[in-house]
Amino acid sequence: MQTSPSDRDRKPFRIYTAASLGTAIRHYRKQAGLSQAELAEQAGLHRSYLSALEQGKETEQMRRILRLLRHLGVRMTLEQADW
Amino acid sequence: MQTSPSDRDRKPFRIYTAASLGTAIRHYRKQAGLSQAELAEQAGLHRSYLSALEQGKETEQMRRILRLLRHLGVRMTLEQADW
DNA sequence: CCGTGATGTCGGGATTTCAAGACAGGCGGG
DNA sequence: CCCGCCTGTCTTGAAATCCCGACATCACGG
Repeated sequence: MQTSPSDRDRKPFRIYTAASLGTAIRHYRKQAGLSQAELAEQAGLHRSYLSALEQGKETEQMRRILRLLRHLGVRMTLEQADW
Repeated sequence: MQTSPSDRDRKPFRIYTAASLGTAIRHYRKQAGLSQAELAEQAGLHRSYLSALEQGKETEQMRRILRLLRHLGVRMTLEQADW
């Protein structure tokens, strides 16, 4: 079976750094056709924070958790929930 | 092909709350045969923090990011990296 | 050329978070 | 009955974080 066109949008993102998380978030936001302002308001956070997130801003906590998972040999992935 | 015994340890965890993250982390830590103290030291964080994490402690940032993903219809999963 | 929307970026300050270190309880073995 | 180990929990203080509200830039259309 070949990859169907709609499958392209379902490719999972592997998250191992803050940068990859930002890339994924931006991807999904655009796919949803939302601006940063819209999504930020819907999710109840400030637009400047979302902007920084998408650019891969690394916060301490994120670093800590990713480090933890790395030490445990665990992989984190994001993918579109299909329903 | 049937599920082999070793596959049981590879069942992915679906993360949608801080609680499920804690459960997953604890699972993987035990699987690695580490105590909280050992893992905390390896990963460079305090044991009391790891303890709280495993119990599902919700920090603001975690809440924010999980909320964001929920609004985007994105699912987060953790699974053992096989290599 | 002007207006509009989207995004990057900055500073200030209130809030949150985490490390540190201590204490207590549980559990199992010797 | 003691130990040693593991884990949960608390307090404190220092540090990181994020909201807020600007301002700047860029692209686009009218």
